[in-house]
Amino acid sequence: MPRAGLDPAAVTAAAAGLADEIGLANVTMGLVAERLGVRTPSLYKHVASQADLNRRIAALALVEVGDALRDALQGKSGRDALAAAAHTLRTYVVQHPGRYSATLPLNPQGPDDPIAIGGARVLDSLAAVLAGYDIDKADTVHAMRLLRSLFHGFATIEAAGGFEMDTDVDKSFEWLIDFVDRGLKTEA
Amino acid sequence: MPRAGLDPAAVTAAAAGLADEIGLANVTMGLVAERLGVRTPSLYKHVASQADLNRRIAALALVEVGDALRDALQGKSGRDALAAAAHTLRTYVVQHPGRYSATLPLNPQGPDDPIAIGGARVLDSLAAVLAGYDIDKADTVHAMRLLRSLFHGFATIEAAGGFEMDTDVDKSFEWLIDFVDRGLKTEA
DNA sequence: ATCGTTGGCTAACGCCATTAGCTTTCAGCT
DNA sequence: AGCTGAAAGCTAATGGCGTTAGCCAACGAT
Repeated sequence: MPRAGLDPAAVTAAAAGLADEIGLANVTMGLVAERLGVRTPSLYKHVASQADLNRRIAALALVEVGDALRDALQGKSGRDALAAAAHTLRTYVVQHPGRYSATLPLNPQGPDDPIAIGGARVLDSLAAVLAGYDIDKADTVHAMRLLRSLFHGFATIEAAGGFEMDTDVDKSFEWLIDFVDRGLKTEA
Repeated sequence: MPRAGLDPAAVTAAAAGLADEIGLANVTMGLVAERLGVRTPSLYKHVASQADLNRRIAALALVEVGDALRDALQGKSGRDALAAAAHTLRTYVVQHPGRYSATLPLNPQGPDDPIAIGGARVLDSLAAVLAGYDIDKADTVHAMRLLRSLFHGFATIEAAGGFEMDTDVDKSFEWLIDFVDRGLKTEA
């Protein structure tokens, strides 16, 4: 019996892929093992539990989103940066709904938790977007929360199929970006 | 052995209460039964499955949110209506996080599904809020999606404990309402 | 070549959702 | 009041899933 050569990252990647395909809630240890050509208990040599695995998926998603944002925001500012961040986030959630949904119960266990680090990097990117607007220092936190809530909410509802189809969702998204852009510009 | 006098509504109410206390994901048929002073299999005389129970919880939550919104919006318009709706939604989610999270995988099974009906009533209330602003007819759908995404996202993140504590979340919420109000007013 | 570590396996436990089938209660009818 | 049939509760059993224990083979370092 040859070895499969697994490690935590491989298990996490397999589970993340599965989550995108069938939904995070339907990801079972047995299915992950099957995808890796391994028996279920073998997974426990690499991850501590299913909860641990979910947290690793969340950390992976946050890193990927953070990277994507960093790339997309290169050399952009103002409305361009806002639009780039918005599209990047939406695209990621649409393409990786399972991974992304793992990030919802955000409970970093400490400052060195990968989830906390990844989350902070995403927030840094949002802060970079806001830097392109003249926003009062005291209001930046509020504006950050605005962006987070709006993008997260939109993406979540869209991924859940919550928008009726008769009106174009893409158009709404553009309208929404414009709404925020204008609002942030007139923010003292 | 006397009868417990259960019905679908009682089972749903018990499960909803439990969900608010321990989180929807931790609600098990056994715990619901225990709370009702009944053995687990007895629940199946009133609900078809755990999935069915979750859908009933979602429908309950939507009805409750719809009622609360309707009450809160009585005789209000413009900024007052917007603020009332926002606070009502936020308060509900904070007080009933378990119930509310049951509404996330919105998949109404047909036009007569209680989930569809409840959801439509909530959307009607949001439409009523927008009626207080002069918004171009073609843009109302976009504005509806803005409100949904923003409120849903904010409430979800807050319920998950996603906002750091050093800056007041209440203040952010007020700032956010103001941001939307000003934006909607300058919307042609 | 060997040795300790590591990664895989089988077997087993316990919890949970769900079903089958029995018994008892109770509302409505006579 | 007595009867009767449907509905509500129960016990027992099944199958799936997460997880642990303990065994054995593979492999890198000496």
